[in-house]
Amino acid sequence: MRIYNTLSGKKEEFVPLESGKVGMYACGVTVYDYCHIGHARSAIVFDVISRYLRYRGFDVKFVRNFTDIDDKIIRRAEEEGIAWDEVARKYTEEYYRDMDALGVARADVEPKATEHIPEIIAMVKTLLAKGYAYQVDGDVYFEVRRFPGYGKLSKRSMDEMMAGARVEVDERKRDPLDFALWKSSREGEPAWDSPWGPGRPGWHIECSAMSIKHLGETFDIHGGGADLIFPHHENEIAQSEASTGKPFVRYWIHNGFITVSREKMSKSLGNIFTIREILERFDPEVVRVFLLSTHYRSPVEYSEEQLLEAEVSVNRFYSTVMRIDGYLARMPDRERVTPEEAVLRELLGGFRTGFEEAMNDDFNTALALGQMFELLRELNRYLDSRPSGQGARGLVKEGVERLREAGRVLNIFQRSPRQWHLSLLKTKGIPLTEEEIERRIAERQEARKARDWQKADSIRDELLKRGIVLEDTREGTLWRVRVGTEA
RNA sequence: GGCGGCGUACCCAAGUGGUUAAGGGAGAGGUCUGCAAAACCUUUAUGCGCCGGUUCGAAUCCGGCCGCCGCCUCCA
Repeated sequence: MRIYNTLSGKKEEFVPLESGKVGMYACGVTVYDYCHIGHARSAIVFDVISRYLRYRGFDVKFVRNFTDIDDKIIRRAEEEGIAWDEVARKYTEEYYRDMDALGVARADVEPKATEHIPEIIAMVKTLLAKGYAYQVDGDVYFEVRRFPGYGKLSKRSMDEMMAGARVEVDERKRDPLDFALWKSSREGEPAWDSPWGPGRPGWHIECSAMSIKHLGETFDIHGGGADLIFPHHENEIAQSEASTGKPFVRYWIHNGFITVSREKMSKSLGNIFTIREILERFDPEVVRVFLLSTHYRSPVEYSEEQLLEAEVSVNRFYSTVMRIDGYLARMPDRERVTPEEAVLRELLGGFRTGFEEAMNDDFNTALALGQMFELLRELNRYLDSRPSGQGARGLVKEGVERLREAGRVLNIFQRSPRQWHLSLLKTKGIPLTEEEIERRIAERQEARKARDWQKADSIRDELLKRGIVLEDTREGTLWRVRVGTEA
């Protein structure tokens, strides 16, 4: 398995610290607002990585934190007129609502900064004792120049950073790039007792303290959005390695951004799409497929058109499963072998390997999805050739099972066609129940029996107008929700 | 200004030295169908931003140019 390591700037063979085990840490969110699609991407990327590592048999310990104390939270609390910890509690809940909907699994450990104050204080003490930090009034700063490797992740020298930086001059800092390990709190702000007076942790220190506590001083994978490379992860490396004297992380993984009109989606540009508003119009599985259709390190342009295309893709899977279910239910037992069988067998034989090769190559989900659609097409081709018997049944079932197995890693394709369509009815706000649709289909069947094509077609048109597409098959009339841009 | 990345068909997108450049969407034609829909088939890049170079051979490596983006400031 090869992973692109931001630290080395290339793909490297993945060798965990301890054979068969993987410790991984992903930077979570600061809980002060609703999550947007960019947070969703990061969460889904590391969700899939952890799922794939487990699929490959690794014993994975996955840690993803919540930053629940921070200046932004304090500011938000003032705006909303509620306590800071209430803000954190509220947006943690909202985070779970969005991420659960998107099928992002809980991490094994989900530590919060406020629950690790002793560990943070201990680390700051160590850094002071080792001479990597200094105290000014009630603040403690990390002295960047004391750490020789500073800049190795973001690949910049300190002089380069100084040249272009518009760093606010804080007279109390020995160097403008020094960053806060501990910040003194003003009257009324949340504060914890410390050897330096009442205060709160700086942003970067929590991730160092929590990852080391839960994964050890050196661990395998650390990740997050590409915008965390500098300064967040650079600072984490400095603090951690200065404090422990050991290498901090073996593989740094960073996901690319979501863009809108080719620009990075960000609060300051005001071009944010929240997960919530997207899920009002698209099924979560559609969002996952949309995001996983592009390699995790590449930028993804947010586009409703592309989401609609992803919707068509997902529908293609469920339509095929629906077709297979109907086909198998009425398939004769008489063995009928067709020439297409050989092609399907060959594709099926190499599918798992192909999927793993794609995922082994720096988690190439886009390629993996391509292979899944290739198999899907071959399954349809096979059915078109109208095979029958136990052999055919086994082959078709194996095909679906392979797709579902690969789908489990990406956490897509796990529902029944019925669940998919019922969910679409809800998402698209179609005020029809399954029973009502079935009743109309039965009425239409009567008309069709009587060869009253006009009436049959009018029922079909009426349903179509309401977003329901009917498909007459040998196995009866099936319904599905209209997807994509079809109108 | 410094550093990093990207540019593959109408759209999205995989591919980083060697069989016919994956896959999805859209369009066109066809098979099937009462008609549709779905599915399948054919079709849409002798070419991968442009110009050179290395090589028996390059989308893939090297150099230059053009265009776009990100980081250097909170940010997934």
